[in-house]
Amino acid sequence: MRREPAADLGQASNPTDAEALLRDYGCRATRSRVAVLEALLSHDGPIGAAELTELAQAREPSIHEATVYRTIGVLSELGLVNHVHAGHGPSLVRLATNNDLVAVCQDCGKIADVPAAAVAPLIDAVKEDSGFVLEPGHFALEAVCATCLKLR
Amino acid sequence: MRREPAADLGQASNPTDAEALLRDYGCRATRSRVAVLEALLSHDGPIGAAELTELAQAREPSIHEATVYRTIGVLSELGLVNHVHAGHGPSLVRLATNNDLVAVCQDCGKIADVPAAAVAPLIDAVKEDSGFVLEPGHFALEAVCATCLKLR
DNA sequence: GTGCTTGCAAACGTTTTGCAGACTC
DNA sequence: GAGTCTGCAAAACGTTTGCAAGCAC
Repeated sequence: MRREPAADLGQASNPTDAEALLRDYGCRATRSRVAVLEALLSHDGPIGAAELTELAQAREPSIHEATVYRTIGVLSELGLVNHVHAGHGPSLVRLATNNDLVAVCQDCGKIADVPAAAVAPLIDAVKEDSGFVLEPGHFALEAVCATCLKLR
Repeated sequence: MRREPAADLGQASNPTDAEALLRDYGCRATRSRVAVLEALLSHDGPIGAAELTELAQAREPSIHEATVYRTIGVLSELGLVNHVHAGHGPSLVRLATNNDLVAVCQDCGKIADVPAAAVAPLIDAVKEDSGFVLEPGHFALEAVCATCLKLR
């Protein structure tokens, strides 16, 4: 069922491309799915399910929260998006275009990108040490941003 | 409010020490708190709130789930324990005796310890790159263990 | 027309909260 | 005795599910 992400996923910001992308992945291009994928393509960086629902509803008002969750599940199975678990809060969704990690500030929720290259040594060390293979796209690094650090 | 963990926390596995530890941290040593801390001290590695409640109830049957959560909060503020957020599932609790990370298998839930030293380069890289200071004790590394990897 | 998808509503599991009574210091 | 802590019950939170109607192919 899983496919490699389309090479041009990052450029598919043209709204009409969302529909084509879904079809290309052998998936029914319903209004709801197109709206969710468009919202995701037009948004920069990871996004929570609630916010994604709002963005999708701006395009397709009748879309329901449960449908957004189901769509995320479908897109995730297709390999188009990743869930990112971010500590206390709700989990985030993002396009599977890059392998960067996400760092989330525990105090203000600000998000920073961590280049995949910075994590490669850790991945190797863990694999050698315990045989576990990390899934870097699926978890967030909990942190404190520079601004909040000063306020502590 | 926060204090450094007592240097001998790791050795305080004698049940009566839990009470002394709480007093030492300027905290009321109630039956419930002693039971939770004893359970935590006698358990090896991270533990979920539900399992911790069971262990605590073995010592103090009337203890309530909500009290366990409140106690975790208190111990956490004192710097005695860390919450560890572990992806989909419930979060884990563990003694703040070491700075090792936890890797959790997404398929079977198995837990592996990742030495703090393996994460140090990542911490430095992130700090340099974005100014975010990672809190390595607070998140789990999502992974797939060697056994489950073969089954995929 | 077939069968996958949707909206709705209700359930889920974990965690948090408000309250009155019980307990520690 | 003062003030914190507890058990209980109920709510909150994000997420998932069952169902019948609706839609894409």
